[in-house]
Amino acid sequence: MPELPEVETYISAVKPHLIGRRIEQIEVFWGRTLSDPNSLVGDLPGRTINSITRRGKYMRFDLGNSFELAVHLGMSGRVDYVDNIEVHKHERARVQLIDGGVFRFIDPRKFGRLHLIKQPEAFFSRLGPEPLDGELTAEWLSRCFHKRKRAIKPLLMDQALVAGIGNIYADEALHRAAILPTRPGGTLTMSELERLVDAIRHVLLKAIEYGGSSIDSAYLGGQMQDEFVVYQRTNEPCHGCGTPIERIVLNQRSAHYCPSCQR
DNA sequence: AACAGCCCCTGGGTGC
DNA sequence: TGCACCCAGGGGCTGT
Repeated sequence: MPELPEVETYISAVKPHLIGRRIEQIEVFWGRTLSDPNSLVGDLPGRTINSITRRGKYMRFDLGNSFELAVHLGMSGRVDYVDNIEVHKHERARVQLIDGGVFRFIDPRKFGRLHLIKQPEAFFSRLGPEPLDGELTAEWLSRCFHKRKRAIKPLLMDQALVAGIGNIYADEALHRAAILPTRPGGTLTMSELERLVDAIRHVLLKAIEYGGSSIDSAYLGGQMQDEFVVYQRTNEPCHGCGTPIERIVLNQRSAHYCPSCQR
C-alpha cells in the first residue's frame, strides 16, 4: 500500500543507479500496465533519465523535452534496479538501460500503472497540494471542506484535495490530530484543521525517516509499520489512553481510531 | 456537484 | 493437504 513515504523511499533507492543513464528499451509483460497501450513507447530508446522526483504518489522520470515516465505503484507495486536479466514472477514491465542494468516494475495485484506523458503539467494538475512543501495549509483545507458532509477520512484520501495520503497515513494523522475519521469535513474547526495539517506532516516525515512501511511484504525493509498508532491495531490499547482501538469500514476501506482520544 | 458503491487483481490468511 | 472463501486497497467509473 504505497503512499507518499513509500514512493519517496523507492525514489531514494533507485535514484543513484538511474540518474544520467540512457534507456535502451522498455519491455511490458502485462499489457494494461501501460495506461495507454498505443503510447509513446517508441519514444523511449535513447532518452536520458535527467531527474526522478515525486508528485503525490507518482514517481516522475524526467526524460527531456517535457517527456516523462510517471509510475504509480497502485497498492502492491514496487520498483528496483538489478543487474541480472531474469524476469521476476510478478514483473509487469522493465526498462533496459544502455551499458547494462534493469529498472523493474513489479506488481502482483496489477493496480499499478506506467504513464508515458508529453504534457506533465496537465497530467499532474488534477492533484492537490503537496503536504510537505508548505503548499498544504489549514486555509486550503477549510476552503475544500466548506459545507461538505462527507467524512473527513475519505476527503483526506482524495488526491485532488491533498496529494499523497492513503489509508494508512489518513488513519495515523487523524489519530494524531484527535479527530474522528467519520467527522463530516465541514464541521472541522480552524484549530482542528491546523492540528490536522501538522499531524499529516508529522506522520509523513516520520514514515520517510523510517524508510516507509512494508505491511504486505518485506520488500521495502522499512520499519514504519512498527510505529503505527492505530492502523491495523484493532482491539489493541491506544497509546494515549489505553482504550481499545476500533475498526470500522468507511467508504469500502478499513478505518482505525481511538473512540476516546478522537472526537 | 457531491457522494456512495462497484470494479479491477492476486497473494495471503482462515476455517473446515 | 486441499479447497473455498474472504480480505487488503488506489483510483477510475457509474448511478443517484
